[in-house]
Amino acid sequence: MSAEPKSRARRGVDRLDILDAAFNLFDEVGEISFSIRKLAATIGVDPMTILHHFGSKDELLRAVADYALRSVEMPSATKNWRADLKAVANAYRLLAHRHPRVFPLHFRYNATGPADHISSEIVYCALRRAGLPDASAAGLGLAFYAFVLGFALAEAEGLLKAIGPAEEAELNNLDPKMYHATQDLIPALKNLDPNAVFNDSIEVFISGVADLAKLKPRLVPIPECAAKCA
Amino acid sequence: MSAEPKSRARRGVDRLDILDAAFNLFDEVGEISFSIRKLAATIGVDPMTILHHFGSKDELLRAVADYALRSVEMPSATKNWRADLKAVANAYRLLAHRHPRVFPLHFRYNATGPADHISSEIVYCALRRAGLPDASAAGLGLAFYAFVLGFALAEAEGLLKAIGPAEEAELNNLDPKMYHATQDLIPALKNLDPNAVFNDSIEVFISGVADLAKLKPRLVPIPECAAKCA
DNA sequence: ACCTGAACACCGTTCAAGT
DNA sequence: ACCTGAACACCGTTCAAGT
Repeated sequence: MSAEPKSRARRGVDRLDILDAAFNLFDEVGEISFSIRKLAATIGVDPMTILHHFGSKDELLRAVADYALRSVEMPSATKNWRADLKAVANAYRLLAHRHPRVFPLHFRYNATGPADHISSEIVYCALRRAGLPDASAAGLGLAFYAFVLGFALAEAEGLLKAIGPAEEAELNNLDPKMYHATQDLIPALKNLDPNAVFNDSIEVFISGVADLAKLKPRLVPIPECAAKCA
Repeated sequence: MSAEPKSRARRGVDRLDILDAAFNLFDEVGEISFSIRKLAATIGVDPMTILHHFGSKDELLRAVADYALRSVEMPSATKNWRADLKAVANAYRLLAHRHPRVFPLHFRYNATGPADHISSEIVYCALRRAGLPDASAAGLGLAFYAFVLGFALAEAEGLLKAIGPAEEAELNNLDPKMYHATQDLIPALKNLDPNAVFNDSIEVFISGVADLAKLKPRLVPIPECAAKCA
């Protein structure tokens, strides 16, 4: 009767141990260097032990993506729909900043996974409160999602930051006849502040939503939202 | 003196042949199944011939991403900045629709590659004509880009379409206390029209840009744009 | 000088053998 | 019943040998 707990103690790897180790390894070395065999080596088990808990590498990565999302706390809904949209966007942005290598996994595997429902609810709620009819709220909710993930992914991939000397030279080498505006904006691109860009972008989206709500107002009142929605 | 052209004829694989074949194979089988060795087999050369023309698999895929972008024709700038933004967004969306497997490569490798400069120019031009100061135009140009790529990527990954019975059941199984808005929107999500969502989203962005331009108008006139910019 | 293919150091997964 | 590790069918890339 003592054999069972003993064997458990000897090798205490369960699903969560593997998941946590997988997340940390992936976060550190990125997709190209990550492998089941390396993961197995770092936690000191046979590679097959991992595949026994997760059916395949694909499933493991899917779980890693979901695990990462759990590590940022989603905001709660408030009475201010504009603030709510911004808060949700910011949560994903934070995730991308903190774990730039893991973040792309989220987009690929899990963008509508369980942990996303909670943020979707806030977004849908906010868009209804903004005055959009349900059909528009549903569509724009998904579009907002695509925008937020796209923005965060761009930042994670290093696409959305002030340009360096190399890029500046590249832009300067373009034909001035064709790329007039691009070259005019080089000074602005050199001083780009990602936070300011984020604020402007989210402002643009929110303001545009308010306009759309005026253009196509919802005709039926909002059924009372979930408790959190106040 | 006749040996040289003969040997060229015997095995006429140059960089472009490989690139074209790589694009087609990738487009067909997707990232997981694509390999240099399979590509070599389909065009009947040694795998190392491919690596001789492209330094590594990474460089090959980078070239594939750029090659794909060339296959959609970018619109020219017009006098209507709203139409221009929409046209650029639509071009990327078309690419994602036509080549959903290749499209993610573009986001990863090449989002600021040579073939993108031409669309960036149109976007920057449009945002200036909308009345934004240069600092905002530069930032929002990149943000618009992130939005467009994010939207197209979401569609390519199948995230932005009407939900099916499985997803409906999943949403219905959520706790009604917490997911009131989500469950209310199920009918709308079942009838989601991606084209309508695209139109609404781009309208929201454009309208928001116009608002921002009113809020922070540019104080200096626009230097004459490139010829195309009319 | 250019191209080739054997060899190397990996990889995810199958499957039969162990406890 | 659960876990293991040898074996299989791959992979990208190095490098010495061919033309």
